Amino acid sequence: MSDRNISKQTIRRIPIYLQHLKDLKIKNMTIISAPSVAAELKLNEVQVRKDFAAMSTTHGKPKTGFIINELIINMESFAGYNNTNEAILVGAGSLGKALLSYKGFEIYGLDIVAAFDIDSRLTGTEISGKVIFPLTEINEISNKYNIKIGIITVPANEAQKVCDVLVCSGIMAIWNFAPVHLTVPADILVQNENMAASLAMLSKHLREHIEGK
Amino acid sequence: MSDRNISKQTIRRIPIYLQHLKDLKIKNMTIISAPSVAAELKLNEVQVRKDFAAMSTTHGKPKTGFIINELIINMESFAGYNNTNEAILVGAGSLGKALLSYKGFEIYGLDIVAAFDIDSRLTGTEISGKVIFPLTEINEISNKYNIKIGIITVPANEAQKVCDVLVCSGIMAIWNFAPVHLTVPADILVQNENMAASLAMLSKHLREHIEGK
DNA sequence: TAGATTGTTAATCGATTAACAATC
DNA sequence: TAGATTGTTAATCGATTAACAATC
Repeated sequence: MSDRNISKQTIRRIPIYLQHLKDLKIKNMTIISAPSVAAELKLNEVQVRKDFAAMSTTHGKPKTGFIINELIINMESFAGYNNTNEAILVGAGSLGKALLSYKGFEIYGLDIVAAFDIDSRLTGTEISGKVIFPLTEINEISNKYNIKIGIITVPANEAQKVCDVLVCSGIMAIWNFAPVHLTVPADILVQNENMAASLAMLSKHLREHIEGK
Repeated sequence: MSDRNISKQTIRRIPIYLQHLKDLKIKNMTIISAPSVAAELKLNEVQVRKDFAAMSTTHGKPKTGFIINELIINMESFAGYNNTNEAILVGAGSLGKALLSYKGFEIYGLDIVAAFDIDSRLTGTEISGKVIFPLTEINEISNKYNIKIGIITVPANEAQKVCDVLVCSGIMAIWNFAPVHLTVPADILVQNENMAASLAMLSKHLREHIEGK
């Protein structure tokens, strides 16, 4: 099942589907049709149908729809929410601190176990119960706990350097919050969380709106 | 210039270009070619050429390239970093608090001036000097300061309700951190910051990596 | 002139949406 | 049977990449 070809965009829609399907389950519903989900989430009908077909182990039934429980289980498995993923975070500046103290990642199976920073005034201190270590200990700690996810929250000009260290210490996936392109070996995933890009979209819209009047 | 058709993806690349161009400027360079930027940022050569051509007011010169200063000014204007955008934030939970105390948005021209929460234990308190008001005052405050950007950091099942309130009070662009689709009038922009989607991509990659062995 | 770089048209790619037959 | 819904093929769309002539 895991090697079915599911598009990136479908994977990205999983959290939104799950949100909705779990709501339905709480209301004691057991079956749901793709068109009704599409209407509720304001998505295209065919898109939802295709997404469901791609991720459901059994076929949907014409005229009735898909089994909610099964969709939930399959989607959670595709998104990997059922296995806990431990991560380390590099860069305990204001964004790093924010992520360390954010509780919301738990429901997605992410657990940040340690943080690292170059600033010796920060190392040794704790944020939300997570100790900040010096950068030099990345290798030791990530190996000890067999960490596979690295979160980068350092300034843009440090990001590649940190990225290289993470890759060397066996990290397989990087969540990058710095607004730079990171170069990594082919089997490592870089997932960019580009807030600067979102801000650019927001202010472009505002500029056009104001000029348009 | 502002109504040239620039693709969404080009806008999203602006922060990365700016980062690099400003670095070059600090090194006292005045001219740069698209291929050299492409090589440095690991982007496709044609993509950079097209992006530059779309955003530069004057043409690039064959054999030499583009004027760095001009690119910077034009890109900043497209991304709207030169005008300060004031925003309000709704939902002072852990993610909301994190964003309130994050200093990094300033360089992109974003200024969060107030926060709102439904929880009466939070209202009246301050986070990083920003007062938290009750939800009922959104309309009054956003009108008073003519706020155009709303940031939503409430739980998914509250997000649409909050969104409606923001739209009613004259907000033109919404930065949505809740993993739901928001329905808004056609002239309002919703920019989704879907961290759950990123986490889904990360764990899918890890699962495949582990299964692949 | 030779060669690097720009600007632009055409080909390709991934994803979305439309159309429609198959099914319960 | 009639009609809603699934599954799937074809058309469309936006963005990326390849190819190549124009320019300095």
